[in-house]
Amino acid sequence: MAREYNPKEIEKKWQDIWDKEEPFKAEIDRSKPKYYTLVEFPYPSGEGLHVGHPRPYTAMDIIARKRRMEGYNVLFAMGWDAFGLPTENYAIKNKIHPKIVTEKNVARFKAQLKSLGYSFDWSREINTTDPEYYKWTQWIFLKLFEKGLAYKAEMPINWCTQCKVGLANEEVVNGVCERCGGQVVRKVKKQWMLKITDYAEKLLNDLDKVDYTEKIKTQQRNWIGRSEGAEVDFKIKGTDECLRVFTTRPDTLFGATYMVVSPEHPIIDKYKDKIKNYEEIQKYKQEASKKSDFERTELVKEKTGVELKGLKAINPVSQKEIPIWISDYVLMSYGTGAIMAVPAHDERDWEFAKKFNLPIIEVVKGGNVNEAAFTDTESGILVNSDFLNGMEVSDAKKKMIAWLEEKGIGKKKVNYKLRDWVFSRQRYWGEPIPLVYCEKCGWVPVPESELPVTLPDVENYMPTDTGESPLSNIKDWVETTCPKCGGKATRETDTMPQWAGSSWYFLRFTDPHNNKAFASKEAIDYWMPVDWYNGGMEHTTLHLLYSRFWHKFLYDIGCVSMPEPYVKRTSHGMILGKNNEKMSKSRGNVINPDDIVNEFGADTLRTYEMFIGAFDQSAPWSQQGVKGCRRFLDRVWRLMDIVVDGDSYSNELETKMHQTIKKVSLDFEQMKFNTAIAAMMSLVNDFYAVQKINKAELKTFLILLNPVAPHITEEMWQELGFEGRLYNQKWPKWIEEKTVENTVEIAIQINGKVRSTVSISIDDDKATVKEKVMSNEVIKKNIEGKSIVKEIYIPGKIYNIVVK
RNA sequence: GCGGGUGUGGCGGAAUUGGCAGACGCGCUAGAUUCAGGUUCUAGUGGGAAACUAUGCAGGUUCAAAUCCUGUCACCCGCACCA
Repeated sequence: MAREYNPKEIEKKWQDIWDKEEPFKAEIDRSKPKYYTLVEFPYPSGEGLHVGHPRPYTAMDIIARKRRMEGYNVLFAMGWDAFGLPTENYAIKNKIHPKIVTEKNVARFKAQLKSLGYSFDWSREINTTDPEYYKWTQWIFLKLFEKGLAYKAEMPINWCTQCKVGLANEEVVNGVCERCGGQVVRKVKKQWMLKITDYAEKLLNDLDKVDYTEKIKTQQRNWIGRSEGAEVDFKIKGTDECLRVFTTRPDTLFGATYMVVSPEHPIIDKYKDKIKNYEEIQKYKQEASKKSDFERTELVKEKTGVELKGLKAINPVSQKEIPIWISDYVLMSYGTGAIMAVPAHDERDWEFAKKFNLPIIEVVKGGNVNEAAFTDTESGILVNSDFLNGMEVSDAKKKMIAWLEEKGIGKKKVNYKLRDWVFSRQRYWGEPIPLVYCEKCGWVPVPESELPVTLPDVENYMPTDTGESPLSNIKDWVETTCPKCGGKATRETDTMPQWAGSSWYFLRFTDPHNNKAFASKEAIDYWMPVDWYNGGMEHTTLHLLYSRFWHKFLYDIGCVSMPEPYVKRTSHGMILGKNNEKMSKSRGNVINPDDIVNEFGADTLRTYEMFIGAFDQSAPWSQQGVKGCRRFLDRVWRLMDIVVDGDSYSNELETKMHQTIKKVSLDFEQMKFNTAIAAMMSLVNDFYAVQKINKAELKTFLILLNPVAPHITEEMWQELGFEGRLYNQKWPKWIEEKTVENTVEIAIQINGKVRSTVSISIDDDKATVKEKVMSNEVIKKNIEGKSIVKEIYIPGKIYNIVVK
């Protein structure tokens, strides 16, 4: 009898051996093909690891371990995305420096991850808060600044009243702060912005070049939100000015019966004197400014607005005079902040026109514009539109654009929903933006030789009530000299958002200790691009887009040699609490992976997380399910009691062995870990059914299971006296012909209903099978006295007899 | 509202170039081992006494449908007045 399976003991043992022997250390080796597997590096929160973390990590660890056994040189590394609000908030509350908090959290996370036996190359560990790391984050920012892709703009930003910090649009979820749930209002601030919109087209088009799941591509496309249309200038009556609008329906220009501008539109102040109801307008503006974008666009169902009395526009095609309104359903941040309203063919305009009694002119036939807006763009013939009459919508669009361009009052235009990236945070715990402001020279970059601009040590990192960064209180840090003229200058006190460090970390992994460049050309050329990147659905818009943007920029300036950073991107589902609800502290349903490791072992946790369900779908946690996986590993362990000699697969198990190798190999590639494990469980059941397993079979089995449960398999390998280490064995191959059983049982159906089964040889031809079928007693009885209409034989599957 | 997804035993889930629905695991039932067992082993386990009947619901195509088509309901996720 073998000793008892004791995961506590053997897991620690092997983790120590891996630390010492460093088998997962990745070095450039041109004799092998490289493979770069990547998981999202975590934010080391104070709560420690969550059971959600090991799901993607184990999945990619399986891929990494399998790839190594297939002969690849694998890069798989881990690090810490450690800047961020929770750490800073904790630091403020407990009066501990965020650096100390971070160190503590990282130590905890690292110990937890180590206890799970991942094959990370720990010598490549990185930390975004390390000055040696953020030096290069700052360096990339300066390159962006140099190329004019970073600029400061006065922006109405989302202001979280609780965190006292500006948020990007994307960080506002349902009108509240994504992090703290606090109320978000609009506030105007000077912000550093990154011109991601310059890359909108490339970010969109290059999605065709990469292997992301369709779901992910769709989300990226939606977020970029490309729409084609035209810009059209409307003359403002009695002035030389034009009001420019963006429209996707230039064909409906004859139906434009009024215009609407956003409350922030500059035209209002410009023609202050002409507007007769200026006070009323001011009042409306003030109310609108109190609302967040969310409230303006979400909560207010009923359209509101005020006419700009005294101002009129001229419809450029009909020459008719039309009124101009302001309304908060028009956003300054999209298009030109002004629209032409075609109530007959736009639902929002139609609603607005009905409410304020504005004229509705039908210009596309097909609906009843008194009842509802007719918005079909596929079909429909133009009417009431002079030179467009009788044309199809699509032709009319082209014709109108040509006409506008000829007259010089409009042009074809592509717009994107994607907006520039608000890159400033008024916070302490982030990368300082490496710029100084000089009265004479303006914004001047800190010279490369002086990077990194480090965070000063301070007593107090409380945010200021004015919305300035805590850094602004530190005089001797803020006051500096201008690198250009040597005069007095002040440092930028805003810091970068958390997205910054994670926008290029995958590049740093290729060469993490380089102090001459963010990574050497050699390392980048060898390791990049990332072959397989798995992460959460919650990061498939922002992080993925931002990091693709930075990478494309680095490509354009010649720092990397491929336009896309990730060849393949997949995503995992969430792990939920018992009752299918999100795990959260407030619900009290959080499972701590440490407890599972302590009670059952890391291999059990890993196996369970992979067995829990389809990888890309969310799945509820079940303590019973964990037990089942432990039971499986116990059974695997006890295989040592029934092992016999043999250096090739036994006759009775040969087919099953080849089937399992095939199933596991292919399922791992498709991230169908649950069915791969099921196949291995089934194989183990067979070993017990025949009450023996020979060494050849056991070797193969241990290799197959090793990526999932690396400790127990490695221990058994050693215990059984097999040569070398399991982790550098070769991945087994299957022989296709040997995956097929010689004899199979097929179903016999009468009129599509299974009546009996029959055993046939795989080589039997139809006639032979028919003979066997027809001599079956049950079938004989069933077709007695009936006439056979048709017989269908699907080789090796089914024999169906249609009778009357 | 738009986009994407999911509905299968008591539970997690398998099976989709249409071909024996319920693999694998949990739970449950019975028996064996055990001083004992939250251990292990053996057998059984969708419903129904049975004919039969079962993949959210209603139709359709087919020799054959969880899988294809039409309609419909429910839930989840993302986006949300983007002109």
